Order: sequence, then structure tokens, then C-alpha cells
Amino acid sequence: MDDLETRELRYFVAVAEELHFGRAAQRLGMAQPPLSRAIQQLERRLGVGLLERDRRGVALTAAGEVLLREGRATLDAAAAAARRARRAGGADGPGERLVLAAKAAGSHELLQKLLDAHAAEPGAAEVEVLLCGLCEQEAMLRDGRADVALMYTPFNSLVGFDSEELATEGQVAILPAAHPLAARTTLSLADISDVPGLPLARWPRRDGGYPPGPGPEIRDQTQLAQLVALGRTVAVFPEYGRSWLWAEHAAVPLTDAPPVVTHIAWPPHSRSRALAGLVRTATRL
Amino acid sequence: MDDLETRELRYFVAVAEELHFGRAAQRLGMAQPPLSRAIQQLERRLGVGLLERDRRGVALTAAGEVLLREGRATLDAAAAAARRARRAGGADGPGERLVLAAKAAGSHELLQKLLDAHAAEPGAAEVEVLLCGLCEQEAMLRDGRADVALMYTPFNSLVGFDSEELATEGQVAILPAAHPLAARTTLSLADISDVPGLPLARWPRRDGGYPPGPGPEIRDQTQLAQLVALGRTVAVFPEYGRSWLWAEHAAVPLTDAPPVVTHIAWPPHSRSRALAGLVRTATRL
DNA sequence: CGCCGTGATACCTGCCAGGTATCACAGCGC
DNA sequence: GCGCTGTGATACCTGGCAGGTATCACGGCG
Repeated sequence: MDDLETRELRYFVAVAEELHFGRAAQRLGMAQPPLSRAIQQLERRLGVGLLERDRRGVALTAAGEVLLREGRATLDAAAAAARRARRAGGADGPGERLVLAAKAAGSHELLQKLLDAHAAEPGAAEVEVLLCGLCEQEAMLRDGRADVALMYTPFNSLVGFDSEELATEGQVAILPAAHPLAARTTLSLADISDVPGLPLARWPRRDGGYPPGPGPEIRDQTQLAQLVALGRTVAVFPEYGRSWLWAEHAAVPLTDAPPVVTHIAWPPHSRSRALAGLVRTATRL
Repeated sequence: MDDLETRELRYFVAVAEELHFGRAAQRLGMAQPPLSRAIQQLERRLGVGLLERDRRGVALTAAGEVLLREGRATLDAAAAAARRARRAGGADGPGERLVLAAKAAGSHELLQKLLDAHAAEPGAAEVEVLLCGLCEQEAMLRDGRADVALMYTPFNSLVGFDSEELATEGQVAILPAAHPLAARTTLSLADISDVPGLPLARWPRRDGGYPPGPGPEIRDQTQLAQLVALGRTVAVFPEYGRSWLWAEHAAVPLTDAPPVVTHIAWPPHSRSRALAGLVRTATRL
């Protein structure tokens, strides 16, 4: 059967995400009629209805859901192909360059040790560090902006990547130093989940949404630090968070929070010497 | 930057595989000049040389190698998107259908048990079994011909898939019943690797090539069975091979061959109820 | 009953993918 | 040396299709 063109997938993904032909067309920088036509053609070629148009917006069919998921993966793969090929050709003079994606709020100590150890290796590839927000490493690996990433389970998902475990650590409660609970030597999740006047901070889920609850929605570490210092919230955070604590903060170990495991992860089928070297260095730390 | 179209990737992959514009064009069902032009355009758009033309054939540059690997993955993803969407829409009447890929020469017992157990589950999805050759399950999962597969490490690679371990077993030497070694109760790899007049059969590697050596190149299990029965070769094979032995064959356990682990594997990010049910059934066997 | 806002249709046009014919060049047999 | 063959590149043309504009059909809503 004839293949899907990435153009068609781009169009479909835009419509499926917006659930609105007009807005999708605008986002794609084109007029609405050709977009409608393109989607109709796609449906005819696949022999399957993708969208349920009912005069008041648009809904995905089961087949549409599948194509949205697989289409996104395909577009990521295409973007990755372009980026990686471009990079492989651009800098063939000084040897390969690696792009390492890491959470900006991640463990500075580990990152520093990894970069130092790698730089000390003879013939090590140059490593560019790409710091990202809370959950973007996965997307960066998938679409080729990064070659390798530091990921933290259970926050990041390792599904679809190769990885090696680097370290395991507990989590702490980060709370205002002045709060009575800050004096405790250990806490449990139950202790901090229903404190009057000190709601539990809410981290974004993988889909970008937030779990329900009274606490503030956290977008980055700075914001969290400020909120805790102001006495407005308490948060669960990995041990390495101790390194950025303010005087107004206190960290108390949590006995029953799930442990956080740091992994180094990379796209499957990557077989470059530079990447292998960095991974080897990392596992030896 | 503007995306790559799958058309361009198809063209490039064809040329990169053939290393010959004329043959590639023929394979693509088009004339050579537009193909040359398309590749030139692609190189200009990426800003990177992909092929080294030197008047006597064509060679891949470093960037070309990268684009070949990533391009194949992208094309597989696109094919998978089309197939899975088509299937998701086609059979929405009787519930989801699953396509299970399994090696034709794999363990019949395990497959039978899995299918029986799954069929006994209430509300189980219909499972279509797709039997394939020696190493095709990976490609089938990647390009959407199958939804889930039984894979055998170390023969299959699990890189890029999610999987669960199902069983572990040893390997046996399969040799002519009349041969003196057939009388032994156990053997080591050293015992069978240099037997005069009985060379070791060579299995295909993952890239489709064969390791060097004097023994015959094996393409399927029937061929192997015939060769062993004729006294022409000895082969290393998982325990489950005992089920298809002929009277002319003997199987002797190998003490130092790597164990074979059976996994059930599926593409990452598959989150269908039907698949989850089959995997759950499999892990409970 | 007009008036939006939705997606679909009709129709036109310019671009580009692809075809044919040909070139430029390197090896090679004589 | 001189064709001959086989390589990829170039020149030029054409048809189809992607995309634009104008408009329709229709459902909610004041």
C-alpha cells in the first residue's frame, strides 16, 4: 500500500490535537478548505474514518486515536532523522558531539561528576548539555534534539529507550523551616498529606496535566522554593534537592515515599562510539 | 526547519541500500534523473552531504549512515501508523484483534498454552497468529504487521520494545543419531565446534549475514533437520527443539551454551486493553 | 428570522514531481 | 588513439495535485 506522507500526518495530528479544522489550519499556516480535503483524502486512502464531525466541533474515532499516537511517533522519528543526519555531517571535523539532556532541577553533583569523568577520558567526545524543564527529556530524545539523557523514575518513563541505572536515592519532604513538622527527624507521606494550612504541592503528570488537590501547581523548582519559603506548601522531592535549599527551608526524610532512580537513557539502536563511551563512564561512577 | 517527507526518505533509503541510482530508481518504479535530483535536493535541504559519488558507484558519508538508520526507523513508524490505524477502524465490531508474531520454529508448547489460556479469559480479544522465519518478529513489530511477539534472546534483540520474561531454558546439540557424540549425556560447545566431518551449522546474524566458518548456512528449521539427518552438520538449538526431532536425530544437553529466554514483547506506548490482557495471561503461565 | 461559526464544496492556478533526451566522464577492450 | 559501455548529472517539458478564494449547507442562538 502507498505510504503515508509526513505532510498528511502533520495535518492530521494538528486537527486531532485542536479538534477544530480552522484553528488547525491556522497553526499549520494554511487555509481551512485544503486541510479538510487532505484529511478526507487520508481517510479514503486508509479506508477508515478518523474523525467524527458533528457540526459542533470534531471528535476522534478509535482509529483516529491510534493514528494520533502512531503519527506523533512517526513525526518525532522524522524530525530526529533530519536533526541527527544534519549534526552527523556538520561537525565531522572535531569528532562526534553529543547532546545530553538533563533536568535543570536535577542533581548537580551527579551531572558534574559525570561531565568531569567523561572529559578526563582520552578521546572523549565533546558533550553539550541541554537543560530542560520537568519532563521534557523524553521528547528531546525522541525527536533528536538530544542523543542521551539523565532520567529519573518514576517521574520520567523509560519506555521506548535503552537505559542503565546510575543511582537510587530516597525522597525528602521540603517544608518551611518554621513549621512544627520541620523539627521531626523522619516523616511519612500520611504525615504531610493533610496538614492544615500547608497543602501538598502538585507536580505535573506526564501528560502535562495536574492531579486534583488543594495545593499549588508546580511548574519549576524556583517557584516551588519560593512557595515553600513563603510557608504556602510542602513538597515531596528527591534527596538531591537538599543542594538547593534556602535558609527558610527544611528537608526531612520520608520513610515511605517511592525511591527515585537516576538512569542514563538513549534512543534504541544508537550505536555510536561517543555515546557508548559516555554510557560506560556513567556506569562506572 | 521543514520536515522530511517519507517520499524523500524512501528514495534515500533505496539509494543507500543499492548504492546505485539506476537500480534504486528501478526498485522505486521511476526514472533515474528525478531520483538524482530528489537526493540532491535532500542534501541541500539538510545542508549535509549524504553520498560520496565517485563516478564508479556511490558510498555513504557519516551523515548518510545516520540518515539510513534513522530513515528506516521513520519509514517503519509510518507504515506501522497506517496499518494500525486501518486495523483499529476496520474491526471495531467484534472488539479488538491482536496479531501475535511467533517464530515458526519456536516452542509449540508455549504458544499453545498461551493461546489456550488467553482464549479461556472472559472477553479476550481475538488473536491472529503470524508465523515468521528466523528473525522477523522485530521487523513485524516495528512496521505494524504485528502487535505483539514472542521473542527469544539472545537471538532476537529486545532493544526498542517493552517486554516481559516468560521462560528460560538451556540449549542442546542436535546431531545425527548415528554419530559417536550422540551417546554422550552432556556436551560442551568445545566438544562440538571442531568435530572432523561434522561442521557446526551457521545461523544468520541479525543483519542477515552469516558468521564465517565451514558449516552450512541455515535458513530454516526444515533445512537444518534435513542436514543433520544426512550427517552433514551439528547445530546448537534451544531445548524446545526436541519437539520436532526425527528418528535420525539426537539431542544432547550443552553445559555451557547461553540460556535462551523467551519474552513476550510489544511496541512501546501501546496501551490497548487487549494487549494488556494477553500480556497478563502470558506472565501468569 | 437574520447572524455567527462550523466544516464541506466548487473552481482555479502555480509549482513541482516525474518523464524523455542528452551530456560529461571514467574505465576498458582493441 | 578510439569507440563502447555504464555511471550519475543536466536541460527541458508536462500533468497532477497542493493550496488559495469564494461560497454553500446547516445548526445554534439571540
